[in-house]
Amino acid sequence: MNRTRPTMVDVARECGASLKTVSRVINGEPGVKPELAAKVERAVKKLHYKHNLTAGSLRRLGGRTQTIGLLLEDISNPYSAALHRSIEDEARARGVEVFAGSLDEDPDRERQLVNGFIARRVDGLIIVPSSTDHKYLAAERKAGTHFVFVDRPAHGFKADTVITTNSDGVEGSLQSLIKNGHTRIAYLGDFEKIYTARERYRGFCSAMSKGKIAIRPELVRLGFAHRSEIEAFVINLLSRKDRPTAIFAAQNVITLEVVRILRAKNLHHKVALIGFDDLAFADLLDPAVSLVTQDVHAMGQIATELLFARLDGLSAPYEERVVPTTFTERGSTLIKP
Amino acid sequence: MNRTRPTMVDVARECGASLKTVSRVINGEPGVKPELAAKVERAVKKLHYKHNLTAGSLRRLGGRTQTIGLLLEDISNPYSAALHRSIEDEARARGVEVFAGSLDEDPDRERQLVNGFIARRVDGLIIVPSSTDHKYLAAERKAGTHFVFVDRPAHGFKADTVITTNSDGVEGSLQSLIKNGHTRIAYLGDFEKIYTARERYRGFCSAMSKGKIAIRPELVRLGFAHRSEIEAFVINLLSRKDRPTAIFAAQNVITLEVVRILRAKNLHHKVALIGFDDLAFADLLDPAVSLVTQDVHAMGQIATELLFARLDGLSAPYEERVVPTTFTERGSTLIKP
DNA sequence: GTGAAAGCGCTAACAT
DNA sequence: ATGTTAGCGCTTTCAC
Repeated sequence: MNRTRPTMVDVARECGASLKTVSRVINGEPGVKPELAAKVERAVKKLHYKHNLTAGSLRRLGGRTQTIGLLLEDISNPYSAALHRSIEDEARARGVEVFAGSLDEDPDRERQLVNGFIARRVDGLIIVPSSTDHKYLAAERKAGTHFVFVDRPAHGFKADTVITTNSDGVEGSLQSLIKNGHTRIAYLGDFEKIYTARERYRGFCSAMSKGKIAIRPELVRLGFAHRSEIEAFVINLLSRKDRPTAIFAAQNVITLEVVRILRAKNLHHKVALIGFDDLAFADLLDPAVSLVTQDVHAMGQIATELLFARLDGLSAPYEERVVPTTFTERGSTLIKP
Repeated sequence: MNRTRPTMVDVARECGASLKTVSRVINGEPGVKPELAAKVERAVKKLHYKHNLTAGSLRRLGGRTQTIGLLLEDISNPYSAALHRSIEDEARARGVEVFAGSLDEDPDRERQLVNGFIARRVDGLIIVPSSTDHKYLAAERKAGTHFVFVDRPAHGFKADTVITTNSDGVEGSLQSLIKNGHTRIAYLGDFEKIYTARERYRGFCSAMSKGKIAIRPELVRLGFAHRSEIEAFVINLLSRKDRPTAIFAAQNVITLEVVRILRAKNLHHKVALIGFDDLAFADLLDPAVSLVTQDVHAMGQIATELLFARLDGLSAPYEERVVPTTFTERGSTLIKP
């Protein structure tokens, strides 16, 4: 940006119209004679005038910037990237641009990014939260900013939320394993502070309980600080005398690591496996990996719709929309105990 | 945003200081007595005041918004997502937020997004271009917006550019295949209108020429409108009497599809394969797939550095930075003809 | 050290 | 149908 950019005043001077007439033409407001409008258009082209939305929003009623912010776990992971894309597509249809940022499970980073986006006066925020206390958002909402939560609910703050059937998805996927007689089932999940991790583990517990199978604590681990910890845990699991006959990997990075170790130990045809989250290549592995997947596209679309509905003035009670998971059974769950 | 947000004037009234003093405190300017500053801070907290960067940039010299825009091929593909992340990290260190959008190889979309971001007065733009004529950016640069091109160069517009060794990467990776006696080598690439596609194909031609092997046009295809076209072409290739003994897949989606068909036809241990671009699971496949990969992280980092250098006033000639590719040899190229 | 006034580029409200 | 004026929230400039 700098002072050499032409303004509406420059355009007005160039074509002999008034500032307001230029504003009308630029904003497509009715009531300008075609000939005058054409003159304005010509001046705009000649001067390479570019509208400054940011200045306009300052004075405009409601002050909307046609901009939203998106807080993701990590922009570069496939789940976040897919969500981002579906939100982008919805926003594009409304002429809205989107800011995005990664939180890396850091609550401080969440607040920093919220502040950063609000300093740029986004109309609303779509958040995959990392913090567990969202009371700080109340003041922002009062000031006119809207919020939608995706993947995980807000805490201490009521808001529209889009989640998936984490628990039921896990529970359902375990049915066939249990029916096939698996009882030594290992579970590798994320830290319990993460909502989705708790829910998925709840689904595991529920399936085991309904199948009247005792959960063996030594086969369960919730939370890995690093990939190497997954590796160590799996290697240990597989070297046990009573090694598990099946493994549930509750997240894509974990699934990837489990596949890696199973292959390294040549046990990929001996130990059954279910993963949570999509993997682009699940059907190319040997055996192909059975997965519980979310409809990320639908989640992004619904989240954006909810946000825009609020921006359009909807004041109905906040909604929780639940999008079902899908279980795709492949070779890895045809392995018998 | 709306009229209920407190402004600096509200804060000033609340704490009995002047507007300018509040501005000084908010912006961390020196020369405010600690006690007064503390009063201001207290009022800020009490009123939940949030700085409006967008209003400030209107009057500020240079008019910087601390915001940049990122134009990617497709936000949700792993290459774009990784690039995005490395740019985000660099930007974060400077307190800069980033807009992002997908072009889907559509030149019109490129211009729309450039306009959309400029309407929001980004300080600069990092572009993986889809158009082949960037003369339209000259006026924007004159107006003070800066540009860096990544992955593909600009056309008709000089700018800082970060590219990778597409041609040499392909050529180098083919050496061992050729040494091993492969001569019927198929090449599946992108449309030639895409710079990287041309460059990679050039590398293929060069390797074949140096190896004194004639390129068979029937084994080459540049451009697939859809995945199904890849499938059809590969099936046809593999059903030939003189089917290729090796395949070069010049892009990750193509590689994925080739792997899929090779497995379906049970030829994955018979036909050698090299892919361009990284695949998270290349080493989990059977055979593991040899890949030519770019250092996406370095590319994003360099691009952001170049952009910030320009924003900081650097006026040296525009640079082209070339980041080397890496060839990781795995099982798929140990297959003999 | 602190503050008053002007003005950034635009839209709202009100003329004409 | 077109224009004039005020003012959005802030930074600049300049005065105290």
